[in-house]
Amino acid sequence: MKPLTIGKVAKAADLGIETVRFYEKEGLIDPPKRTSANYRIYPEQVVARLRFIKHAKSLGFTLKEIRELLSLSQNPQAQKSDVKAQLEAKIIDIRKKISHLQKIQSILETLDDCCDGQGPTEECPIIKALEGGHETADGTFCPDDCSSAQKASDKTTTVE
Amino acid sequence: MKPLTIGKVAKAADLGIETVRFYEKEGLIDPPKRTSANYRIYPEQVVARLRFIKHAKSLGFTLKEIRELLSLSQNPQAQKSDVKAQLEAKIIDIRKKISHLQKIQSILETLDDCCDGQGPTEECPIIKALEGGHETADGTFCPDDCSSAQKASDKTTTVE
DNA sequence: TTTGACCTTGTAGTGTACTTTAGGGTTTAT
DNA sequence: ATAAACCCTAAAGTACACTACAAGGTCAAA
Repeated sequence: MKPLTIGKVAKAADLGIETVRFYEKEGLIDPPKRTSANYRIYPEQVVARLRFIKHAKSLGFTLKEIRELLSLSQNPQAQKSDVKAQLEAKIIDIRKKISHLQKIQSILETLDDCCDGQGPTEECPIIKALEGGHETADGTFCPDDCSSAQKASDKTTTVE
Repeated sequence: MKPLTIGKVAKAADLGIETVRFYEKEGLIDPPKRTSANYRIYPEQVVARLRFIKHAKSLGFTLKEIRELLSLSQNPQAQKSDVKAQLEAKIIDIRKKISHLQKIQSILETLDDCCDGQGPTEECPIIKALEGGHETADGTFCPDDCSSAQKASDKTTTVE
């Protein structure tokens, strides 16, 4: 039988060797037993666990959250509803991120529309708009008014 | 006349003093002249510049990108179209982020739907799905099949 | 047997955008 | 005069998730 060394589990889970050791240090996988030469020898299940970590990560879970999910999955007292709750919290999280980005997108599009792209940057309405404007409750910038930004570009810099 | 010290510009731009010094070190604002006691004394325009930085940052520009925007705005050779191009690149960037998050969102919702939230985590279909599954071209996880994940939960772990 | 692929440890570096700390000097108000 | 409020520097710390490096030990094949 071929012992499952770190190189093999790393390859099987499509991760770097260093990453596997890092996950051990971070408590995401158990420290495996060692050969007489101190090589790590893993049980086969570790591959599923590493895949779990990798997949959860690609879905936006942090290592901290993954650690929590893993401890739920190993705790016989834990309920499926606990896992489901974590998942739903993450869904809300992602929704918030999406709507924040959508807001940013629309502001960027507004700014884009207010510049004709002709001439030197000296009177660029985009730059002018970013110097003025205000913040909304969530800290995101909001231009005061696009057309006024256009007009502002007709005067030279006015800071008072 | 009251000299515009770092505390005053920081307050005016709603930033921390340390942040203003940090921006100077990063080349986002020019090193100002100093008093005999080595205090920084700023010209009034620096407030607009700091506001620009703050606003651009809140719209998702990195400090590196902001540095580029600022150098465009100061370069008399630069064209508005250069600024516009940067802005449009950022719009594309944000769109990509949104669609990535939307993809993640839909996967998370699928996973959420495949678990009834009843009983202990031992046979949790969410966990099972994350151990299996595969990656798509962009590295994002994709469950193999939700209903099969349900079924998979009826057997015990099988890795071969 | 010797080369190369593999494994070990610990520490430091990466990138982003700050924030904090330590240890001072200056200015202003009382 | 003295205390509070402000300013200075340089360096280290923060969070996140690795990644790289140095300096060595071990194992399998030619």
